[in-house]
Amino acid sequence: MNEEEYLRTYDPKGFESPLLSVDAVLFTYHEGQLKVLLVERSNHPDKAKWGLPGGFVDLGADTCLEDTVIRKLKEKTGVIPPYIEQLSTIGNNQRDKRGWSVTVCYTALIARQECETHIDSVSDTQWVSLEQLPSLDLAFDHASIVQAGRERLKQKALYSIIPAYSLPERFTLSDLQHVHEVLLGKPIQKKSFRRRIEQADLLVDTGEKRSETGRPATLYKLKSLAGQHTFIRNLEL
Amino acid sequence: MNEEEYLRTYDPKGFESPLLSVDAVLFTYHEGQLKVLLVERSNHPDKAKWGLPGGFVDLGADTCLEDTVIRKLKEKTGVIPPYIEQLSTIGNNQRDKRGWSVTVCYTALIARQECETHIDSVSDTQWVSLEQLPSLDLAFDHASIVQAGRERLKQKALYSIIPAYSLPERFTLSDLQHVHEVLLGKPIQKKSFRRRIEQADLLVDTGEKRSETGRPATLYKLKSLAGQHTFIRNLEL
DNA sequence: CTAATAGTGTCTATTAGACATTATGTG
DNA sequence: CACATAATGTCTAATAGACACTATTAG
Repeated sequence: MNEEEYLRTYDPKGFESPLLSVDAVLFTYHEGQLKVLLVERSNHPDKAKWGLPGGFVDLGADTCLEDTVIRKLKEKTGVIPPYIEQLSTIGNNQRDKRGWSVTVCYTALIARQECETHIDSVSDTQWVSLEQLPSLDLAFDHASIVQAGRERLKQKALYSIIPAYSLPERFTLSDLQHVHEVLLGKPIQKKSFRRRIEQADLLVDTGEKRSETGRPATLYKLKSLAGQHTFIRNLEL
Repeated sequence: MNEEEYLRTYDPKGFESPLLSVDAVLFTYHEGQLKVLLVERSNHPDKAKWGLPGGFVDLGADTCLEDTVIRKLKEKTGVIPPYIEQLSTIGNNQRDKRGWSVTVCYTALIARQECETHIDSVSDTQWVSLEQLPSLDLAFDHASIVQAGRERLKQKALYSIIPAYSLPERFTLSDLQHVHEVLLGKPIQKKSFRRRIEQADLLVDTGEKRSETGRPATLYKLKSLAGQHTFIRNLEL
């Protein structure tokens, strides 16, 4: 049999295959805390439990896995997050009551303001701070996936400016430092933090200031390639 | 409908789902070069082309994705590599002629000696150096997966001693430095390299020496947790 | 002895940590 | 003015790069 013939007679349902889904851990930074987007499940299994936004590949609509995760996130937030990265793929025969199941997991970041109106308008979607997460009984193994996403982001905080994508487009250096501190779980020397960002030339001064109490702070924007920069020396853990 | 009823009537073939496979990029270091294990495909599609070792999840035999990749690697090499790490998952509707296809990719390392006899005894499996890889027309998108695996390993060479797993259990510091140099594509200062490994206390002196020409070199083994160590400062790229 | 490779000494450059100091806004 | 927060100056400590040097084998 040649390849042409093989393809003509190929039956995609010829043998059993694991269930395949895509899930996203979407983080934002708001009110001094890191928060994750959760969705109330409307279908079995684990119906009515809270879980990660995600779902199945739509073979017609999606051309690749990233299409799937973007489609799902846009459904829930109304927008496409500025940062999306594949986290890991988890597959085994215990995580889903239906049997062998594989989920391709992504981590994403967004400013809360970007999707505030969309999320406030529905009751089945909410931001949950990582501190109150342990008190929730999440669907499937989603609690451990959130944990893995957080660990990954913590690593990024040590050697990149990626956490900035969890802030609004314009932010202060203090804002950014706070996100990093929450991720690392320890304070950072202000001077060290500013020095490395300044040296790497990752931000643009918008000229604007934000004044709350005390001296007004300069508002910065990320330069376009800032997310790709990695410092050769890490912050201490 | 409650969950019990849902599960009882659940049909896993109810809707179309992508083809799911697992592939491994198994590297070794031999004769001054980094080599990757390739397998000649015995089935359509891309029959008779060379590609990565891999295959489908066996829902009965495998309990998780790592089981699948270990099973496949053991089939081809006779042994379980000492280092296996998930690389990334690639899924789209173009990479496989049969349609929407997802592959969960792993990077693995092994000493060539560990599987020499097993591989030499079969004709459908061979080590190919990364230099001669561009001249081969690999199956599917496997060429780019090898490239991604190599990039990942290059990053690891900057901040870990993971590349040591591509060497025999006992190796010299010069061996190890050479692997890193091949991965980085540039020479490393001998003193810098030795200093950081010594300071991190990652190796055990076996007491043995290996003598070829010149002064005999000390043979070392990895300490058990050596692979988990990350240096806080990277080598320069 | 020479050749070859293993291994060390030591200086410089870079960059993060620590922490004091100055700057700029509000009331 | 006091207060609060932003931003900077400057010293130290840690560690990679550069490169010269010494050590140990074979012949």
